[in-house]
Amino acid sequence: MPELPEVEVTRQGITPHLLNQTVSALVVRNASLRWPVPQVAQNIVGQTITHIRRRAKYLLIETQAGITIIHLGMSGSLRILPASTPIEKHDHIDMLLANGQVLRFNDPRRFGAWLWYELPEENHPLLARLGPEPLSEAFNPLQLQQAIANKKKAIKLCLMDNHIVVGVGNIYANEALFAAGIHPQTPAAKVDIARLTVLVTEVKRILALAIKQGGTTLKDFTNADGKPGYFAQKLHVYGRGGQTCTHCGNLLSEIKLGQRTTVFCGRCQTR
DNA sequence: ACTACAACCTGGGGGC
DNA sequence: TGCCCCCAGGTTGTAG
Repeated sequence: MPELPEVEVTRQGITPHLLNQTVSALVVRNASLRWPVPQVAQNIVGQTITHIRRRAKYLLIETQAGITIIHLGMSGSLRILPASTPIEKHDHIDMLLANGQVLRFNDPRRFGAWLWYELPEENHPLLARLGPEPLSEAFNPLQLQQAIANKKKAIKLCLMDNHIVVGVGNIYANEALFAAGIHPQTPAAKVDIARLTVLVTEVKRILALAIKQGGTTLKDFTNADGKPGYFAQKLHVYGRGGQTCTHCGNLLSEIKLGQRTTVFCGRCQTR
């Protein structure tokens, strides 16, 4: 489920339930995630949660002793529930709180991650080399232009490259390129600064709107309270290959780019 | 260094 | 119903 908006919606949902709470136990039913859940993840037990932050699509649950790093992968989700709630299929991890609540991690495909780190998180190998946050000032037309100055690969692949900008996955890359009128296959370095300026604006606008709408619910995304998101109603191209362009009525094209389905309007997205 | 793409998993949907 | 194939929100690791 998660691109940046879905992760941010999750963060906002779990934060009030976790902040200043003490962890009473960590129950790992299935440690086979993207990487094995390490034994040291248990170091959070007895700790009090001081901050819940997000970097790219990683959630960081901070304590004095260290940070739990969570990634939802393709199909992960986090819920806040009473600890007595029955376990369902793919409920792999429970972080039990002293107040009787539980943070429950469910992930059918197990592409997600649950890690523990005791140094400043900017040093963590997974986080150290990430590009700027898309909703920050650090992501701007000049930064983007410099980052892709020598890139021959498609602009869409660059938009989805975590070294260039984080948090833009397949849904929002398709949507932002449509909104900016840029053909997804255009070699990145050939997109002029005027177009890049529009692209940056659209990425920020679309991500912010998706967060406000509670994320995009495609199959089963729900926030920490079990409620769906409503951004799917605003999608112009993603999942609409072969249907008509909402702007010009042209039939939308569908191709593969970097193994990912790419939908665009050949008339509106020129370059 | 850049680019391409296989791999990690499960489940749902379509075709036969 | 059942089987087989393809597809899916992400990211790393490897090979060229």
